[in-house]
Amino acid sequence: MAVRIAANGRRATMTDVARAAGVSLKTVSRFVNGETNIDQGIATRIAEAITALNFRRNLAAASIRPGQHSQLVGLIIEDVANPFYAALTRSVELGLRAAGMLLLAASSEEDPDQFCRLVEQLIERRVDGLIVVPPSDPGARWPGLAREIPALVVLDRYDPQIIADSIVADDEQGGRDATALLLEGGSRNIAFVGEALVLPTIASRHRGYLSALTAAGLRPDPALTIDGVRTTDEASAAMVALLQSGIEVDAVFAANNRASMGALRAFRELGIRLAIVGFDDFEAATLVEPAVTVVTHSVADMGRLAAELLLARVGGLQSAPQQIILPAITIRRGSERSENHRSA
Amino acid sequence: MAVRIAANGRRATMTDVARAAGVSLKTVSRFVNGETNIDQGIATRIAEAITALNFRRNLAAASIRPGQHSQLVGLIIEDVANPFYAALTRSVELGLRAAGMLLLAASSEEDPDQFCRLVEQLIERRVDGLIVVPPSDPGARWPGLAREIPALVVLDRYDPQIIADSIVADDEQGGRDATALLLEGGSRNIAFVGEALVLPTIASRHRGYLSALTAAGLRPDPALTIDGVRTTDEASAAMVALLQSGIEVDAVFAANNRASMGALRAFRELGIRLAIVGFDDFEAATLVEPAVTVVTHSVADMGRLAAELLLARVGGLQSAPQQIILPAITIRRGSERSENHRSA
DNA sequence: ACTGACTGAGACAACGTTGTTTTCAGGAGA
DNA sequence: TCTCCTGAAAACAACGTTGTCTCAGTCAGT
Repeated sequence: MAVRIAANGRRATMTDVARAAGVSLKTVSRFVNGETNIDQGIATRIAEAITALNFRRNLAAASIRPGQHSQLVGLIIEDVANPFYAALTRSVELGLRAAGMLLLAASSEEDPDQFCRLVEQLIERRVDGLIVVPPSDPGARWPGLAREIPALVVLDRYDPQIIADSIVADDEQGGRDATALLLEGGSRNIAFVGEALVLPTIASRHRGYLSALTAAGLRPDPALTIDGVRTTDEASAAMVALLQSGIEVDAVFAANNRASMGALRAFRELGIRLAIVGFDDFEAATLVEPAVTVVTHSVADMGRLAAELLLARVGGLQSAPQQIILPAITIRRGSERSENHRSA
Repeated sequence: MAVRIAANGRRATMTDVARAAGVSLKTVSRFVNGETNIDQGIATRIAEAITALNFRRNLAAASIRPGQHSQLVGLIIEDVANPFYAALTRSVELGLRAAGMLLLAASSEEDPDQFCRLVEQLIERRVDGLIVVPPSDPGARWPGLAREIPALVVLDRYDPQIIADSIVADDEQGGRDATALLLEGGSRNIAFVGEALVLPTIASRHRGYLSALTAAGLRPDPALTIDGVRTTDEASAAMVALLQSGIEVDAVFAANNRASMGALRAFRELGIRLAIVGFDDFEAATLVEPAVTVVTHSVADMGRLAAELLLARVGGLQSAPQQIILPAITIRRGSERSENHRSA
């Protein structure tokens, strides 16, 4: 590396600026922090010295004093590469931006150890707060760790053991809506595909699915529930297996975006197309014919609300923990009707 | 909020631990930092005090000493919500994880001001290094700022003015490959759809497109180049407009994932399906019939290499800036052949 | 002209940690 | 017995910043 200011040579500090401007250290601090009681002439000299020395405040040093905020917020999700979490990260970032907060983003990969390690690392970094989507099993240390976090917002999971604000989607209602749409569309043998049922969100969606079936006077067939598929590939393989098993299936409720894409890929591989409704919207939903009807909630709202709540807590809001439930939204695009499709 | 350790009550410091264990502050520091010359009995007492007081090292305080690393790395991309950047973020995170580094992620939205503000904020936070995808116009302040960054890796753009390691994809070759595939597939009137041509990556892909056409003895028609479309919606609208304009088009080279999805959506809206090859792979590529052939580079490699390079620089590597060019990879899936499709 | 309030600026200590220097106890060698 | 050495632990200073306190001027009101 050639000329690189910061690499070897020390950065200028406030002391350097003070010396250059011929004033005291504290006066520079006052200037930098925008305090008003500063003589015009001195202010100018300080400003010039700052430019000349290319001074930049050291925020890490400024924030070690207790009571000082670090202006850092941690976000722990399952995996940034998942479009759902990517969108969430984005909206959280937007919500925090105005407050000048920076986002420390990390992926837990649904691993309790990894998750707790990250939480500890973020606590050591003295983040002002944390927004997390805990793994389905967050590990025994989590409740203790949670109480150490100055401000905590839990997304997508509600755990009465944890003292925190939480924002969840109305998953059960969404599952019910999705299944009802397929029933109205003329399907009777509706399969459920999704991740592990130990995940609270997936479990709720599954409950909604079952309750819609029962409400329609049907008896749910356990063979039609495929759970534990985590990736698009797994979902597609599992769907292919089900469709080739001889069990009668005329529609699919896919419990998340990966499952939806997996199901669509399975249809394509087998050259068929069943009625389908997915949970969570995904960009590809409008790329296939017929376009995929989805039940979803606003990820943008979830991220924005999480950021707002967190900022309020950091700002000192002391009220009891809030639990926000985001409504399920249906976006009809056609794929819920069975008459459009060939059956398996 | 109910019982919340960190909210009001001070956290325990090393001094508290020292007092509780009946040793000096420095001895606790030695213990925490894993130094060896510590009496077994004293070590036990310190360990107990740490557990009892729930002490956690304050990394911000530890890192203010010059020469100390902050263990923080900044990542500035265009937009985390874009699947391409989400995957990049993920692989960078993975590459940094082993080194215990945390990732400060931020989106520039292709805005020079926003970009430079973020860079400054990250410098003030004393990150050990920065991995950035600069906006097409990074602003006049960027070259100066770049020299202040202890370790810098620039992705997706090469700018000789900036002293930094860089990793770019072989965009021109990729554009040439994509276009050649469509020509081999029997198409002659190939449209180009993509973001603004001022973006260096898009410009290179466009150059590749033009050179493949000329190499095949065709004269590129400027009316077939649609640039400046940033979102899937814009791409789809622009494609619809082109296809309805009466200009003859029998294939599309989509210069990024958004453009690909936009083109597919346009096909669906108009009920047609032309030959298509996209740049950048995307999950939905295998959901449509025929599946979409893409030219791409390994995003995982790019992120991993960026993290490795950065860590090496942080570790003190002094060699001349490296420029890494990732090869273009073709994934044939069928959509490049025109015989599969109805023409417009 | 004298008092009191006010204003701008500097001195000092503190934040929580780590590098450096000093102290002290115990043991080996003369 | 005295010195020298070794190693563990303490004391001290430093990192870059901000809060508190103090001090010297200035200016208005009597």
